[in-house]
Amino acid sequence: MRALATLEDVAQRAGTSVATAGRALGGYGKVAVATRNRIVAAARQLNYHPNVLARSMKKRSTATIGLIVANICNPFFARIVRAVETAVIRHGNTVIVCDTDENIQNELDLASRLLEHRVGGIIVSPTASETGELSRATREIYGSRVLTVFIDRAVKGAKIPTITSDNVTAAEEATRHFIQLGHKRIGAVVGRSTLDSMIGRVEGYRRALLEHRITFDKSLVVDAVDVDVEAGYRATKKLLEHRRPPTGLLVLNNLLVIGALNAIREKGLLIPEDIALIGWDDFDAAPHLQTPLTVVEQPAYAMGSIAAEQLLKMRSDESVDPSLHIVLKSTLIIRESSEKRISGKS
Amino acid sequence: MRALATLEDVAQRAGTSVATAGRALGGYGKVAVATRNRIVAAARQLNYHPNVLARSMKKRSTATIGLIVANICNPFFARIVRAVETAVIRHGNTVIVCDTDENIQNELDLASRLLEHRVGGIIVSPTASETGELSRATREIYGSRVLTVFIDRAVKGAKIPTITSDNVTAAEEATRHFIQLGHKRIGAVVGRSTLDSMIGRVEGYRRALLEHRITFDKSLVVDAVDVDVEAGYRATKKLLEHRRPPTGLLVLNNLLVIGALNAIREKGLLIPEDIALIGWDDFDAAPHLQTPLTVVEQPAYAMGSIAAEQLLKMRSDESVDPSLHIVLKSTLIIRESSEKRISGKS
DNA sequence: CTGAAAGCGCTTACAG
DNA sequence: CTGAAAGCGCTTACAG
Repeated sequence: MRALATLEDVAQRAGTSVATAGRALGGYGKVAVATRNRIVAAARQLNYHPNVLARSMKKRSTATIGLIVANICNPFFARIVRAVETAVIRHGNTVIVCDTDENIQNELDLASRLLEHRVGGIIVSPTASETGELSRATREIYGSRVLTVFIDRAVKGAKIPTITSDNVTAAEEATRHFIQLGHKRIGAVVGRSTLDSMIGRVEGYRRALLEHRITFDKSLVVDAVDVDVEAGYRATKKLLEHRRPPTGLLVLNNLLVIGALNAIREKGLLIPEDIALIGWDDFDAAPHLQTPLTVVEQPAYAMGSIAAEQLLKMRSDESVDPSLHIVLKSTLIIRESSEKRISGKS
Repeated sequence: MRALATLEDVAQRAGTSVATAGRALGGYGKVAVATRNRIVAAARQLNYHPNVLARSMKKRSTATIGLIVANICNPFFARIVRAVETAVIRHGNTVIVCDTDENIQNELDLASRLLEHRVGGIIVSPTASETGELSRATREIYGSRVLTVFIDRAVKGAKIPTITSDNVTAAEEATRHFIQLGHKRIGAVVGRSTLDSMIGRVEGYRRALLEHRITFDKSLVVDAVDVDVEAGYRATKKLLEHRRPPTGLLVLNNLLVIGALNAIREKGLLIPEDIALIGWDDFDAAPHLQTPLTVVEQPAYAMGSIAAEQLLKMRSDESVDPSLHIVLKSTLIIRESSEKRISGKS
């Protein structure tokens, strides 16, 4: 692996100075056509690839941005990653993708590393601390040391532009859908209750109950703690073994709902006859499940695109209001898992 | 956003030279304990984050690697991304993830950009050209200008370490499974037939037919061309409308199989009674489909981990044989979509 | 153990 | 239009 050619190599071969070669190749400054042609030819022969590290050093800014999400294997985040990449790459930016696994220490380490890379900005879905606030350490990074956009999760008190979906409204709508079908005991499986997105969804759920004068029973809301299939299984199982189990179940995350399906199958229950189900985030296979799954679909791709757009805007003219909060609408996609009207008391 | 502190700021505050500050913080060279303490304290006060660009410039090598996959929204690739990140991050490396969308020009642009970032290596799932070889342009990059590991797809003639799964054997096994259940007309939906992985799978399919003296009927093998849900739908529809349609269908990709399910549902056919189905790559919801889906499961995570491991090894001691080809075993997970034994002639 | 100086590969005033 | 020189923030011989 021999070293790549430098501007000096190109200049030498073209018989010009490094400065001129740089001007010709970098597209800045004026260069005579003949000179430029010689330089371009030399660059091609040498297979010249400009060193962006050197450029960034000199310009004291990079065209790299960081993207921190919880778990790239969750299709919701995968779509965000794709949207962000697509949006920024057109502007010559590169993205470093990081995965926190919902661990706050990982997030801090990753954010810190992005700073070392002198990224021009960070788009992050922040991990919740126990109190629901940013950890002190990340607060010292986001917004103050690097341009930041929050995605998927708002943080109270943080003065940082944020893109989320309308968690409260969507959960309210989903719950209301259950109620209209006659459900009175509605359970919820929450993935890590300190996450802002989860707080909003539970809030929406409570509102719908309140609207219809159904008493909120906190034993019907289970925090899965971890946000994965296994945790969804455990939490759902707990609800199914409740003294008076729910007839409808709202599962507030993609991965958790697979666990819920596992638990329901294990108990030999039928969907929606024995237990109706609504999941969060659509996925390709959802219409093809044994009972096609009703879900709240968040506009993941749009969230990513808009977050990227805002960050790019901040990088160029800094004119974004730090308290900007864009809330995108989610959609309740009704399939059969919630369809059955129930009768009698539950 | 004020500029981040530099080593010079730290040195000044600690009353030492830049060189000494660098030694204390960078962990190279010897520094007296008292001096080190002063420097560490100063760094903390200033919230010092070393500039890795500057370090890379000086050392003429980065701790960044590039990862190029076709589509990060495909769970197969998402798992690879996660595995690679997890593996390299422990060694202080950062990864730049790129998405080609199966477009060869995109791949070239991305690889070129990774070179500009002076990545220490690239792990890539190379896009096939029409001839199944590397494009001339990418061949000039992979292996010669930057350490490279191929993942998921081998390229004939390339002297580059490669990690794949055993596509031939797995397809053979899957096809044999169909044959043993009595199927004689077995269709295959291929995603872009020039992809090395697809060629292997079709080869395995042919071998199984040959073994059992079933004539290969090329009209039963349809190239979906694109590798997405819509393409899978179109290709499957074509097969279902065949003059003598298959009774068993092998769908060679994750996304295509969703399209296949759409086509099958549209025709009102039952799985496995009317058409038995085997997909490629497992996914969370597969056991919960209307008819739980039999799949060939590739060890995606292991592929990513091993690719990362090989690349790291190449970076350190360069002792990896360029013709190394590690082939991991896939597993046929039998669920109900293939289960039905068929009788009579088809 | 510590410091002065050179240099990684660019870009950018400053001259001409 | 072109070039010489300085400098981005580190690391690394080289002295001491």
